[in-house]
Amino acid sequence: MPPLKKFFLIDGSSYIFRAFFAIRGLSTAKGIPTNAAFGFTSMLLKVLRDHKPDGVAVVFDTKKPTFRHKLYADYKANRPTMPDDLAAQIPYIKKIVEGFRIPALEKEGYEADDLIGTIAKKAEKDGIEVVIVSGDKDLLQLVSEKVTLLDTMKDAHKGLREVKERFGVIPGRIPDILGLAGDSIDNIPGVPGIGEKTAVDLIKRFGSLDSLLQRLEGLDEKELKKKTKENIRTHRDQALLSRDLATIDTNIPLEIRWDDFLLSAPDEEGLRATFKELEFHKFIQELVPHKSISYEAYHLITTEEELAQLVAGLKGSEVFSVDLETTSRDPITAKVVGLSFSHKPHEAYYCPVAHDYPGVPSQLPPLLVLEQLRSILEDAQKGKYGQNIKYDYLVLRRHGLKMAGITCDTMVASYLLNPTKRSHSLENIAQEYLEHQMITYKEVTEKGQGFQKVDLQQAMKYSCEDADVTFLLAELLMHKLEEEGLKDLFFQMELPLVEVLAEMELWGVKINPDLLLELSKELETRLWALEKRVFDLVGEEFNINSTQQLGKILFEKLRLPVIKQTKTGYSTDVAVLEELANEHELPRTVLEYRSFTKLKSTYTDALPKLIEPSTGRVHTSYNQTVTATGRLSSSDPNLQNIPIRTEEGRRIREAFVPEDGWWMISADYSQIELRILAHLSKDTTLIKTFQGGEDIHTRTASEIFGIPQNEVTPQMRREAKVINFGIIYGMSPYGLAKELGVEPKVAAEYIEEYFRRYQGVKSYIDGTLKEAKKKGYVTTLYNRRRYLPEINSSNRTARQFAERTAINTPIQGTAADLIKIAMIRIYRCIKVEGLKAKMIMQVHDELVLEVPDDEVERAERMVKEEMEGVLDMVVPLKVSVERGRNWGQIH
DNA sequence: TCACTATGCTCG
DNA sequence: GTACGAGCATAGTGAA
Repeated sequence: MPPLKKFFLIDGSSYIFRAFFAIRGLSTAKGIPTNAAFGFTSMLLKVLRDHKPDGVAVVFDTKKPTFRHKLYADYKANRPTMPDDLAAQIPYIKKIVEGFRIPALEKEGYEADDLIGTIAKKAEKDGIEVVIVSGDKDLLQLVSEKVTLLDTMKDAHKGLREVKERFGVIPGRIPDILGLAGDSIDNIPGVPGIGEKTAVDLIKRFGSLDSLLQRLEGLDEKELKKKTKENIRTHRDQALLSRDLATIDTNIPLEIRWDDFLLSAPDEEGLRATFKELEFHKFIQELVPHKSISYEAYHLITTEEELAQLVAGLKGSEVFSVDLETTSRDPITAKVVGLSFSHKPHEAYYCPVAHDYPGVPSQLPPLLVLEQLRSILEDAQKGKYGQNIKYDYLVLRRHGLKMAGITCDTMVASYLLNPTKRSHSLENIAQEYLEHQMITYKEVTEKGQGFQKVDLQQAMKYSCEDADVTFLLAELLMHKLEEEGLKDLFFQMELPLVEVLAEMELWGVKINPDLLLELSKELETRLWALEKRVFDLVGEEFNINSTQQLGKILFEKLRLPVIKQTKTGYSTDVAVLEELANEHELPRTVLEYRSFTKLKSTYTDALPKLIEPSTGRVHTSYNQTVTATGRLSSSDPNLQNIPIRTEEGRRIREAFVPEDGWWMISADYSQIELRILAHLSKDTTLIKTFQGGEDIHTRTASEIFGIPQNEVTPQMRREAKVINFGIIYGMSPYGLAKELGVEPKVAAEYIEEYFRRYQGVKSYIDGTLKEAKKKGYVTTLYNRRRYLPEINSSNRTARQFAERTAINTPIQGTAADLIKIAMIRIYRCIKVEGLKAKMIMQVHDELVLEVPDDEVERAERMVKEEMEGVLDMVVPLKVSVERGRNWGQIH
């Protein structure tokens, strides 16, 4: 009996390289790059989990040159040296291999491939099945009855059959193919003019490279093209050398004891520590299943007695978590299917009210349950925890119940702790902070079926887990917020905002669909004409919306100059087409076509469909946990990017209307970001400009062009405006140059002059960068935090990007803070003063309200006062208010 | 058929 | 290869 049955040989180096280039931008909060280590670990765990090998070895290359370099000096010469960010991860990777108690093999003078080859051959002889884990196709030559090749990234397992299919020859002939075709990755030359296709064909026909060379001179033109024959003749030695380079050495001196490769239990503690350091929370979980959730004390509530007991239990506790199960993710249409609660750790209750499947047990009616719960849910003294609690608030509100006492939203808490996390789902947060893998929604629901079809027992387990985990996380995250100094931001700003946003969404915005549909028709007619014009100009029909097809027409058929490339081909964006417009009529026509299709598809066609029939209004979602800077975002539909800049676009805003006899009022912060810059930087010139009520762009123009303000031309003011924006975006000379259409050198001079004139801004930016590099994060005026893991990266592009965001985030983020405070104050003021006015939209520096005629003056005054009075800064905050009978009349 | 990426365009 | 922050529509691709 051989000691091993399933032996896995892992090509470590190949994986590390591939993972490094395949996964971008993964690093710890402190900025240690972890992408290669992550990819490698993920592969290793996958192998262990999916294949359950009884023996494993990991093989690495060494830094030393190999026998191949002696054969051929240029071997792998075109390969760049290992990037620093990758080299830094090698020790961690070795540590992880060690943690799994897997032997790591390397040998100076040999590549990993040769070790793998030697071990695989030996194993074969001893009757052991070997799986080589690698993505390197060179290793295919080792495949045999007993040896297969596994690529976990592509999930491809290749044996003899697959090699035959691809090459049509036995694995042992693969070096012959590479000898002819060469291999650009390893810089193996081969024979010029022969690629993989020809090489495969030749070896198939002649059996091997040797026999091809032997018979070469006797072959006539039918058997071999003249050119190919000549090439082979002149590069005969190179072909043989290439074959030698491509041949894996299966006979290197190596002492092998199979027992050494037997898999034993991993060093859990060591792995845990390493994973923790690298912030691989996902892997920790996989390593040691956590026991924090027991599923034992979960209860189903189906009788009035049980409900009464639950209500009593909740009444007796200061705070509890709530979670609703519903029929839809959209809170405006969702119906309650069940409710779950938890008021102490590891204990939870699920009360189903509308499950609906054949044979469903009896449940309490929804209205009864909600009535029983009303007093506690509406009691502000009873704290509520929730995950994305705005959703639950909205659903309950539509069922006639106004939840009060929101004490923690775990999604928002997670967002404040790290706004750039990819997801703040409960599943994700539980994984990170509790190291717990939750039951997924997908696991309990049938595909395409709602939660009402889920079996009660399963629903209880799933929903109780949600409530249980939410309770545990809420307490844990609030503690963390306190530790990180984020408590005020959370309790004074973000949590009160939840209700404000919910009410805005619930009230919605009235839209006149007829106006939009009329506009749609008009656009359609104009689009037909434009389309016809385009086809006439080109002389053929094609899909104008396809950048690929358009690129072919512009740059191949019409031979217009290529100005910019994208990853996949020619760029045809606005900047390119505008430049080409001087040379040909087509680009201008395409631009017009594009702007109209945009308006039609995104706005005039889409918006009417999103009107909720029951209210006649659209109900957007304001997302509180999406942006990196603290801004809100809006979706379904996005009301923050309704057109305004063009005449046609503006007409879309005319369809946004108030109730009859009401006004729409819009209040807009003027130059809020530059004012914030003045406040943060304390720059004397900037402060004077705003205190004196001057025009900021004119002043900047006068400063950098060195002339009095009354001599500033509109053109100069425009350029100054671009520069002022550039400052906020952390501009580079290159970026500014592109925006202004001048040489980077000129742009650099502008920037230099700007900083000479605004030295306070210069030193503020320098200071911000210095602090960001030291701490690894930046903050807003209200302490909102954004981590910048790449601020000290050795990758220049990544680092520069982090530097620009380090400049921009405190400014954009502070503006977001200020308007959030204003929203909360306005909301409270409306409530206290008993106004009917409703806040309906927020567009970053603008608030839109819908106000009855008799409140309009009062509301305008109040909104302006609240917005301007949010904070006493070194420069005044200025707000302009306007009213209209539709949104289009404003501005 | 569906999920994903790339490109482009709308807003502040 | 370069301004900062978003969401959405359309093409095109590749896996189920």
